[in-house]
Amino acid sequence: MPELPEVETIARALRQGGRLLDGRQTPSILGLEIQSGKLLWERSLAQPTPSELWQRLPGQRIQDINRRGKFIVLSLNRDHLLFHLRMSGDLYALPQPDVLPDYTRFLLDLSGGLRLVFADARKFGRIWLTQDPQTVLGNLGPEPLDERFTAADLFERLHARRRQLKPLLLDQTFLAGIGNIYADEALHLARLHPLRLSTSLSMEEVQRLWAATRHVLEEGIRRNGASIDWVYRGGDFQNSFRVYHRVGQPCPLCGTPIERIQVGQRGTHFCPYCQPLDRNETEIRSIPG
DNA sequence: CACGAGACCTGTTCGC
DNA sequence: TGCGAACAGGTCTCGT
Repeated sequence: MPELPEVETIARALRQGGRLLDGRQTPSILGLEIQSGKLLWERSLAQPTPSELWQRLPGQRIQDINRRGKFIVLSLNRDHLLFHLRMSGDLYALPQPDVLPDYTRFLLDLSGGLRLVFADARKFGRIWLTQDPQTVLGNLGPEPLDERFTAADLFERLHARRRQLKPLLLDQTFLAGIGNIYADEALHLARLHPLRLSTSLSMEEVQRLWAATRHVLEEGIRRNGASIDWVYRGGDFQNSFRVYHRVGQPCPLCGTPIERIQVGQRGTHFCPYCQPLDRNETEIRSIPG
C-alpha cells in the first residue's frame, strides 16, 4: 500500500489524531506510556528477539512520531520503534476494548485505555526496536520534500548512475519514499518516459522531474494519500491519478490512451505521446552482428 | 554496477 | 457459477 504520502498521513494521525477510520476519528498517542503488548506474527518483528522486545518496551513513553522515507519512527525514552508497512500494512490507534482488527500482527496497550495496532494482511511489514535508528535508516536517500533537496542535487544524483528512470525512482537509496504510484505520476507530469536513461536528462528535464516529484507527493499528502482496493483507507488521491491504473483511458493532457508496460517487474503506466522515448535516450541492449 | 528472476505472503479481480 | 491465473501500494537476495 503505502508510499510517502500515505505513510505521512498515518504518522500525522498517530501524532495529532484525526484520521477517519470506519466513521470514527482516531486519537493521538503522543505522550502515552507503553504498558504491554502482543506479537501475533513473529516474523513481523525484525529486531530484536521477542523476549528482548517485551523486556525493553514497558514503561517507555512515546515522545515523538515521525516519518523517514516509508518508515514510521516512534521515539521512546530509551529506544526507537520503527515500522515499515511494505505492501499491505497499516498502523493506527484504537480504544482498547475493541475487537482486534483483521490481520492484526502486533499491538501495544497504552496508557489512557488506547491500543496501537499494526495490521498487515500480506505479512511483509516489519518492526524494529533499536537505540540507533540510523542502523535501519542509514541507507535511505534524501527526502524529496526536504527544502534542502534541490534540482541541482537531483541532476547530480541522476548523472552519478546510469539507470532507467522508473527503477531509479523506486530505489530508496536514490530518493526516499517514492513508490509505484507516485513514480508513474511524477514521470507523466514531467513528460519523461519511464525507460529514459538517467544520464540522458538535460538540466531542463531534471528541473521538470524535480518539480513534478514534489508536486505529486505534496498533492498526495494534501489528499491524505491514495485509497485503492481494500488496503489503505482514508485518502482520495486516487481520484486524481493521471496515468496510474488508467490503462486505455485518455491521457489528461492529450487524450491518447494510457499504456501499461512491465519495468523491473512493476506495472508501469504512461502516455506514449506525452512521454516519448528517443532511441538515443535509452540503453541499447543488443549489438547487431 | 545494473538488471532480471525469485522469494516473502494473502486477498481480490479477471478471463474463460 | 467455478476455478486458476494474474495482479497488488515493497524490498531483499542471488545469479549473470
